[in-house]
Amino acid sequence: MGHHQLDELDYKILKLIAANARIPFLEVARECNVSGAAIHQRVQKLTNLGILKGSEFIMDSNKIGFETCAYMGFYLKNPGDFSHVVEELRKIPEVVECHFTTGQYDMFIKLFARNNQHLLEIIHTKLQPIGLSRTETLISFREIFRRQLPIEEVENMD
Amino acid sequence: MGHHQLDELDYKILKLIAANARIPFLEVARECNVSGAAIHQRVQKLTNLGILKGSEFIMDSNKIGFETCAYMGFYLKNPGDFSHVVEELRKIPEVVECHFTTGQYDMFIKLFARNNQHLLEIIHTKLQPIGLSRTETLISFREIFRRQLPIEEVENMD
DNA sequence: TCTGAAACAGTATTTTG
DNA sequence: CAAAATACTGTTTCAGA
Repeated sequence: MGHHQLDELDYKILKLIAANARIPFLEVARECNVSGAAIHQRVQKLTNLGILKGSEFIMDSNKIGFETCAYMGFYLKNPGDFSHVVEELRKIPEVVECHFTTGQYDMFIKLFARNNQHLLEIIHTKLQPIGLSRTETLISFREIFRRQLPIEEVENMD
Repeated sequence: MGHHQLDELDYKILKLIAANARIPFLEVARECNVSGAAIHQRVQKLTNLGILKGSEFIMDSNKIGFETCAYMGFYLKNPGDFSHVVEELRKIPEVVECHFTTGQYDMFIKLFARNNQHLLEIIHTKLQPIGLSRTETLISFREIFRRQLPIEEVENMD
């Protein structure tokens, strides 16, 4: 799947910067016992490979005014309308994740709203008009934890 | 809820650094027409307020060997066992999000696995023994998009 | 092809007002 | 919050393994 080109150093770098995007590369270099230039080159390589897709700050959603986090699964009224629906979902800033799924639903999204009232408003005025059917909403009462993917080197089959 | 103490500059800073954790603060400063020291102080303030909770690199899960992304909702066999279950879930590195929810389930988690076979393995050997009941699993066939919370200044009621 | 030492440009952070 | 000063980092270059 393309990840076997990564060696131990790559994984070590990923593990360090995944958990802290602002860690100085020189500090990463010291922990890995290589030069800063090496880290710089590796990070560039990982970016070029599409493994690193950018960085972001993690914010407390409640503290910036989004008290309600919800997940929604739904079917489409007109299957085959996928791409249109996706485009419409993209226009709704409160929708922060969008997945194609198998099983219970056609699609699955995560969204934030200022409060439960605002969530209902988004569902009624923005989501329903798109053409969804059999929607089910799940409200997260509290996010207990959230973290990065486990980064470990896997069996290298050279 | 505590977010009314933020002014326009705070929101502008948040918007810029949320989308790119490695943007130089001096560049943020230029875009905001303030000094670098101001940005530094604001970021520190936002961190102290708990609004900024760290930073991370975004990685392509497929490219580091996690081809399967799943969501699972479930009830607990012994309600009241919440904290024990949470502790057990924390020990499973593949579980990347954990929520208390209302409605369909007691809890809801997001997890990654190397492939579908690995997912089943995790469910059977790690999750089921914890004491979950009526689990439902939803497999994300593809993550279409993923982005940050919408950051906008809301009505200031000073 | 990859590494690491050196050099430069630029940034983070502190101090001061 | 701005300006200035210092210490440090990001990035490029280049020689060598």
